[in-house]
Amino acid sequence: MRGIRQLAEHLDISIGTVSRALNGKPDVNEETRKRVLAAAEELGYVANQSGRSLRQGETKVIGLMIESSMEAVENADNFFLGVTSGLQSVFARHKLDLIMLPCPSDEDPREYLRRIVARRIVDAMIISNTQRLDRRIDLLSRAKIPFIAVGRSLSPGNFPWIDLDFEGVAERAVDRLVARGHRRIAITAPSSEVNLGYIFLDSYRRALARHGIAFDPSLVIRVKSSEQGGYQAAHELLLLEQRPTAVILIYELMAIGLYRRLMESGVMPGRDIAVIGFRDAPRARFLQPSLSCFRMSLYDLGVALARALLANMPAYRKFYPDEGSNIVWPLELIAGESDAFQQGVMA
Amino acid sequence: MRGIRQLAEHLDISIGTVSRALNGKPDVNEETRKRVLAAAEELGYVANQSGRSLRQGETKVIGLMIESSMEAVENADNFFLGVTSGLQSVFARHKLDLIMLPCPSDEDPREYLRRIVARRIVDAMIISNTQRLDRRIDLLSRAKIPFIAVGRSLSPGNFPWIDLDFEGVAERAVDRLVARGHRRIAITAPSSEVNLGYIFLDSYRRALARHGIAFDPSLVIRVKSSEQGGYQAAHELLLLEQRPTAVILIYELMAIGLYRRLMESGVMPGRDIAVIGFRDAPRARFLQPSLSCFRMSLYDLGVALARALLANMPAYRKFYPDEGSNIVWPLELIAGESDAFQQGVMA
DNA sequence: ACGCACTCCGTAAACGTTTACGAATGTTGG
DNA sequence: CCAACATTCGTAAACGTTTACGGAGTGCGT
Repeated sequence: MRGIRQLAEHLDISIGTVSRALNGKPDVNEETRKRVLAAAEELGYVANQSGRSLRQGETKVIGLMIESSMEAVENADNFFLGVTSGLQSVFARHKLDLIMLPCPSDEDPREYLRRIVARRIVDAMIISNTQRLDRRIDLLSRAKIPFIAVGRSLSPGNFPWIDLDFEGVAERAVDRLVARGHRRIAITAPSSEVNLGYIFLDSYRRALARHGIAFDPSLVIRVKSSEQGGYQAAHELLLLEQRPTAVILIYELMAIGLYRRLMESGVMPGRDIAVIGFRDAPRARFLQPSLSCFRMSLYDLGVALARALLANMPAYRKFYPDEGSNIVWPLELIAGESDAFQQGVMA
Repeated sequence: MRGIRQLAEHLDISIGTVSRALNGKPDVNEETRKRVLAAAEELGYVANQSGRSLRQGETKVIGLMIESSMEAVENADNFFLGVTSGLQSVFARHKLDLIMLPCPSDEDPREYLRRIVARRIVDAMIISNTQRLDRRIDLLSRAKIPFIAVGRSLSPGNFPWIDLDFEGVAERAVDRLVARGHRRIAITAPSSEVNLGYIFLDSYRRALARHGIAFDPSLVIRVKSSEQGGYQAAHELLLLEQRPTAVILIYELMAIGLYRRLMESGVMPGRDIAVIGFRDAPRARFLQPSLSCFRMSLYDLGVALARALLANMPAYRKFYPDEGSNIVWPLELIAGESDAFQQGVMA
């Protein structure tokens, strides 16, 4: 089946009517609509997207830009694959398709994004891994492409974003550890310019201050957010002349490497040191002793993300009138055994 | 910048010339070409993809269909993210873009694929997770969309595919274990209809036969190819009245769960049972004792995959004249400690 | 019998691009 | 000086679709 023209000829109907029938327009006889739909089904006709996009000025495609760096591969963190289900469940209602756009690691992310949006392959974008100052944001703002960022940024201007509640997590982690008698609480921070690191650290400092604990820069461990990073972090912790009694991880997978390194030195998480992880991940779910961490539903996050994005697209705003543009996503504390170690008892 | 028309007006040149200049066509004065390119750069003009695709009948986009099921998320196996780099390095040379198409878990994969290809969003497809009989293959064949499958299938007709050397792996694993005195060698197989399971098992049976070892169905453990599957597999192994002395895993991540379950029962891999894994994965790289497994480069696989696909696209065949259509990808054995256990010595 | 409203459908323009064709100009050779 | 050719560019058609517009037919009220 070539195009709508052949379908129309086959039915001996004008292409205009065929188009209207297929698109559910009102001014077409129900009888003919049935015929058209039947014929389309039979001949396997589906409208050519290029023609449609050209005419309508929209593609019905939403892009999700992701990293495909070696680091991302090594981490094997399927965060966005998990979010995908939630996204699609919302998009499907509007006949929108989701595509994932892996930015080549040797290409500038902004340049890659520019190519994609300028070619008008997508109607809207979801960007992730937001940097502290992210030049993709002004690009998208200027190009007037609807978008939403997963992760806040200091880039100027108002723009829609959704972000995990790093403040809340850091704060509650500190509170919990302090309540158990800890005063020397280490924290990991990403070595990159990704914005969440700053947010996490700031909240950690504020929480410490609230408890009257002096901030000690040597307790901030800057490592890559990965399993190896966790190993490295434990290594550095063990080298400190005055060891912390607790550590907060910004990335759950770090726990795996951290556990390994600690155990190599005979330090048992939960018994000799308290550990609180950030997220709940399948891979960290079976650690022994079980990891205390903060959990959320990737699916629900995807749903909220999709809704917030659509609320910022003129054509879809009406469906999501009450949706906010800036969402802080809460996480639920899952108590495990890894932070059972109480400092007051031991000291 | 709206379109090529505005750019042409701005330059006071016809749109035909502008188009030719931008596309590197020969019949345009080098002087004007420079002017056009400069103006395009300045005004940020990039050709609208819909218009171009419509005219040229091609989109310059290659689709990679992936699963976004909960199971895929849980596994957190970034196989395709790793392959992506290799793919893009080849595609970039032809100005082709790669998009990943996550099939919603509640949608029939074939129907999803039909929608995508019928809308002509992509010029070619890469499909993965090939089933034993995969109806996507006849769909693509009939639609005459160039494609390649990652994984063989019994679906009728010749079609391009690339696949890991499951035969070789199973064969060499058996040989290696037999050489170390093992006679009761268990093997894991996927519980789903994915084709690689059959290939793997067949080769295992042939290798056993070659060594004069009778095939024992109770040694085939059908579990999900995941960390949990590994745990489950170990559990079932331990329940067998006559325990195997060695086990071959079809999926590297199973090793993690398998180790855990074995150790819970005081069975130490490499000392009390020999374990050989399939692939080398970041997550399995730090197991103690180290896992003997088969390794390959995801990047190189991506390169080969891209080349094989392009060789099957009329417009690009000339660049890859010697490329085969069916590729069995070799893996290299990485000897670790997990299969150090020798049966002859102990018995 | 007439006008009006309503239903249904055909016509044709438009979306932004590429490209076949030919026109205009300059260049060369005889 | 003319033919032949090369270079450069403009013109217009075409890709497949949607949709504004209007026309044809029907039914209804007056």
